[in-house]
Amino acid sequence: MTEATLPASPWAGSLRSAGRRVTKQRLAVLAAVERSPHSTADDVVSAVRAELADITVQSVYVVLADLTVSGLLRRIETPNSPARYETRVNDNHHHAVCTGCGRIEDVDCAVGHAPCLTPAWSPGSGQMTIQIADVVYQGVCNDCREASREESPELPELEKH
Amino acid sequence: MTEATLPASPWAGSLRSAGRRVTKQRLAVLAAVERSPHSTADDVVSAVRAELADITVQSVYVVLADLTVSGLLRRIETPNSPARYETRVNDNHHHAVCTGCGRIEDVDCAVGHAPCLTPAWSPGSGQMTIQIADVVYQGVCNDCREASREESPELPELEKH
DNA sequence: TCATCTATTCTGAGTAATTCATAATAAATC
DNA sequence: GATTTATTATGAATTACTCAGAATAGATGA
Repeated sequence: MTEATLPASPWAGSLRSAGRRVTKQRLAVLAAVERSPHSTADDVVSAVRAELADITVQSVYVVLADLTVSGLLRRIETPNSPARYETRVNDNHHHAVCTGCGRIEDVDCAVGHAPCLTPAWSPGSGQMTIQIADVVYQGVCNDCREASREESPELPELEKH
Repeated sequence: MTEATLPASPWAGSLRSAGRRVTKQRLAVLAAVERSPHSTADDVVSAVRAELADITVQSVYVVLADLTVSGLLRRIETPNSPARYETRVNDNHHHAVCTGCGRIEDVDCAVGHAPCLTPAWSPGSGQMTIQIADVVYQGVCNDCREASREESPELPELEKH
């Protein structure tokens, strides 16, 4: 038998390209986030413990932070929620949060590319060289809309924004 | 002398319209946030204590939360920072954060109105009725760009997004 | 294949930001 | 001015996350 170092994983190569060692903790975290996009650190701990029963919360935080700076994970911050992570990193997409149930959906960039990088500065503001534009939509998903329509059959106001 | 209830403040009417009582704590918090937009709760505590020396941190949190749901304040969440508050609520503007120094600038909606409310859903996503779109730009302000150019004279990469 | 080096993880504690339950206080109304 | 109850204060607790130092284990080279 040859060296049974670590299970071959599609993520191993990405880790090595990022100059990171291939560890079972990192592979498990990456697999968990891939399986459940928009997971919180806590979600990841639960998922990973099915495989690595003794992994600590702190280690998951360290791994998540490191994979984020390495570019293998993207960290997203949605209102009134702990940070979430996803493996979909190298495309241009944003997120929509349902204010009813908290579910998060992926949203492709609404307007192509340029407008995200050409903001209109408010009077009195200095200007910046913009590098990233993160959009968080808030709305009501179809399920929650159905549910609320049954109770109070009024259409929700669309807040012009 | 007539009843010296509370100092006349331009905010008193707004509070009453929102169905809220006019208290010196609320007036002081509103004044502080108006004076320093994008203040954190901690900033507000410091500012308000110049006027109300004994106000507690908890009370400031309660007041900020209540004024936010009342629509008198807007709460903004920027990456790696506690929540911030501003009095500019009924217009359409977003925020740009300098990754160097953390300063926050107001940004008017980049593309008018419609695109903010007509996201392109990613394949596999359910759809939502969008009500709000919050955009957080990240970039480098002119001061920080000058400062970094002096050290390492390379132009920062513009991450297409 | 083994020894070494150091990145990575673990252990245990600590912190920042915020929330909660309950008691005291003070706007608003009568 | 008395009453009602929204609001604030008090004190403790919680959530999300970070940090320092010790132990462990990938990766590299002999």
